[in-house]
Amino acid sequence: MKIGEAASAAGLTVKTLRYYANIRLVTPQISEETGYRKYAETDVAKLKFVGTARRFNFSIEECRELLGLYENKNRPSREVKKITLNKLDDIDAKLAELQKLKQELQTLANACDGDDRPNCPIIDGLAKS
Amino acid sequence: MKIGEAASAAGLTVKTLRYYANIRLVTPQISEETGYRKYAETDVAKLKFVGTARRFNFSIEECRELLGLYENKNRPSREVKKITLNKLDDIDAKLAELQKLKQELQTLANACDGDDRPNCPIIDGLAKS
DNA sequence: CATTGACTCTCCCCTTAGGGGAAGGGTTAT
DNA sequence: ATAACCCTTCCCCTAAGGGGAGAGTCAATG
Repeated sequence: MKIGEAASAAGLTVKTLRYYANIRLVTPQISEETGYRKYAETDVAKLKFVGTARRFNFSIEECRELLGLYENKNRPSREVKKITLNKLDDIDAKLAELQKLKQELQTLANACDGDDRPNCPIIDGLAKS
Repeated sequence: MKIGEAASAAGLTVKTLRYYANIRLVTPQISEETGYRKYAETDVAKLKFVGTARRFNFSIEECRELLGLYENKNRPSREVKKITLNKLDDIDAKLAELQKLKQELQTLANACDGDDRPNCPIIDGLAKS
């Protein structure tokens, strides 16, 4: 099938499919006469796989690795789990950072009256130190 | 003072100060003879302010806005608080997204044995749908 | 048969917030 | 004089595509 059909079948954009083809992540065949990309069903399955992995915050390079394991029917599931646990660690780190930020920002916001007057603990908090 | 000194006084890099000068966020004077940037104490204060705001996840454009309020001694604190509450909403949204992601990824990871065998619920989870 | 509209191609610039490094000029210390 | 730093501008690089121009292709209709 052509790229537009493959894109909507995979729930991605045409631009994304071209990008993935350029970086050799999911490589369709190329029609000899027209130069059009031709996607097989297995390509669409890979695209869906990558799309889902991307939604799980895996980077393109991690997706490339996962796709290799997806295609390798002799993979040790240990490798997949390792990548996943690393991603969970990333997420935990980001959660901790955001929670701390939220805490501090909330404290500043609570101290600010938010009225017409210029006195502002938020500005003061950003300015000091 | 010259850029290097200002950078270490503000806890930022020389590259960052040049960038901020280029985008007219913090604009030092320029020495006529040498072409060197010359930072005043008030510039360093602004740089510190921006540095802190950046650490609080404010974008450059938000910093520009906050800096305007920081310099405006007649600002209504309402405006500062509005920007801050918006940022808190951003953070909450990101937290919710990450927590959902973590939950789903954790469920997949828990189901995976992580051994030598190829059977892998994580791969299956990414592939299905 | 020709045209029209929808699709496809490549190529290039744009995004955030700077980092890395080259090439060239200035100042100071040995 | 020469080395060791400091400063300048200029250009390319990042992640993951988005937007759009200009040109070729395909299917259906008048």
